[in-house]
Amino acid sequence: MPLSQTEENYLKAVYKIAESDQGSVSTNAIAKMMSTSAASVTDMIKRLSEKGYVDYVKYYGVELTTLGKTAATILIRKHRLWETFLVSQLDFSWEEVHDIAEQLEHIQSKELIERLDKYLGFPKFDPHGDPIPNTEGKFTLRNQTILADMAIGEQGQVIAVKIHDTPFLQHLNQIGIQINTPLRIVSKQDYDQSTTVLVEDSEILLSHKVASQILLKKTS
Amino acid sequence: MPLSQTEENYLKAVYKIAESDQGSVSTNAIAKMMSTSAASVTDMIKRLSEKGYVDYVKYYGVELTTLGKTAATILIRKHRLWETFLVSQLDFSWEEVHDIAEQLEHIQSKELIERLDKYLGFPKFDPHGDPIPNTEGKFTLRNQTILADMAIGEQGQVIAVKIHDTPFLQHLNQIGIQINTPLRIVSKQDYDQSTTVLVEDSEILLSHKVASQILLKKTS
DNA sequence: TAATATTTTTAGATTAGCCTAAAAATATCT
DNA sequence: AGATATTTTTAGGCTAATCTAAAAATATTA
Ligand SMILES: [Mn+2]
Ligand SMILES: [Mn+2]
Ligand SMILES: [Mn+2]
Ligand SMILES: [Mn+2]
Repeated sequence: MPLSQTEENYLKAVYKIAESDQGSVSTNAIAKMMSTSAASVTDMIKRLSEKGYVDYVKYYGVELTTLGKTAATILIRKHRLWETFLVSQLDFSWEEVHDIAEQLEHIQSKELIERLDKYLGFPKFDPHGDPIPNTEGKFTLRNQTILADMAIGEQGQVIAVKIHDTPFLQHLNQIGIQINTPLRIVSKQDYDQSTTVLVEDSEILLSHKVASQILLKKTS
Repeated sequence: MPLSQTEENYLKAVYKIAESDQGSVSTNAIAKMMSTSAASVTDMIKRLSEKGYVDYVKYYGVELTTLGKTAATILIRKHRLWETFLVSQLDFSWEEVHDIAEQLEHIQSKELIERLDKYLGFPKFDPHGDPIPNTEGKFTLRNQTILADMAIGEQGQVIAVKIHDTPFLQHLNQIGIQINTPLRIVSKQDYDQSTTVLVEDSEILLSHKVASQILLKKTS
């Protein structure tokens, strides 16, 4: 019996939460991420536990089993390959593709995703700079620094953004930041943790909120 | 409120049944096409009627409203565009794509389908020779004759097949018939209504079952 | 440690979509 | 026409996924 779309979405949420906050994942965190009630989460987690996708200890939390991790990784692979397709083939821009990929990621066909991967030239990263796991579920790792953590004078190139919602990406479009944009840290304001960066001869002020979502490869 | 996948599938079924057997569509016919119970059909048809997608008269039958026809046509457009994508871009063969397109047709994004259409060069027919409705819902019409109805000596070129299940299409692959195959009617056997056709110097015997599913453009 | 606050689970209800079995309506046949 | 067969609807029930409200467990704070 294949997983329902809903079950898949829960697994992905658990995966994503575990990725940032390590350790076991709380019911409430899942509820927040999925915009649903904690009661619904408890319900679904029980079912996923029955089916062997998560380890679940009442009042303690949830962890993905190997089976669950595999399922989540396949879903992420599909999501990121579809996003890549939408941008590289259909000329969507990076702020338009996430919601469509949320639907496409649930299409069930191993053959389809392998052919799509080949068609796209086995891309390693998606339009937001996120690594695309390969058929075996392996992610390409690379050194990356959060812009907000860089020191004055350091240079780098944007390689990824941590969030993918449309307003944030539109904001980056507006101030002229995209994947591969080279920049240098000009100054950092202690008062509000904002950062001024130099991008192509123009200085841009980035709030901490924004600067902490941008990942760079240092080039200095 | 958008239609659910299930509701979309019912509308498509009604559309397809009305296309062949004209007049209003019976509950039983829908049940057979959807492999579900007549009781479930009655249930769903009531709901679609509430929502204005079908006209429904108890014990008499179902007809699509303009709204319902539009929805069904969009679904068919999506199905056929995706099938075209799978064959022309991802090198699937015609017998592999129907089931995947059954899933892809439910992706909700007007922009996506318009871009896909453009990407594919605004194709007029899908891999099975079925016409793809354009953005306005218009189908390209053309003269076509059922192979089984052609007379001895007549020639033609295969332009479409009426059914799309894998075993039938694999059978056609095996005997060397595909879209655009030119052929001539050599003889017709009264006893079992079978037809012998000439395809590239070799004679092929087609049962009535097969010959009545193949559409040709006459070239003689 | 005891009181209070937060998190999590349970209980009970709702909706979509499906089922089987029985009842009602319509169609067919003698 | 009357009997029989078929089709369609109704009735009642099931599961997945959701919700709100209440209860239980855990965490925090005085
Ligand atoms: Mn999803
Ligand atoms: Mn992405
Ligand atoms: Mn479908
Ligand atoms: Mn087709």
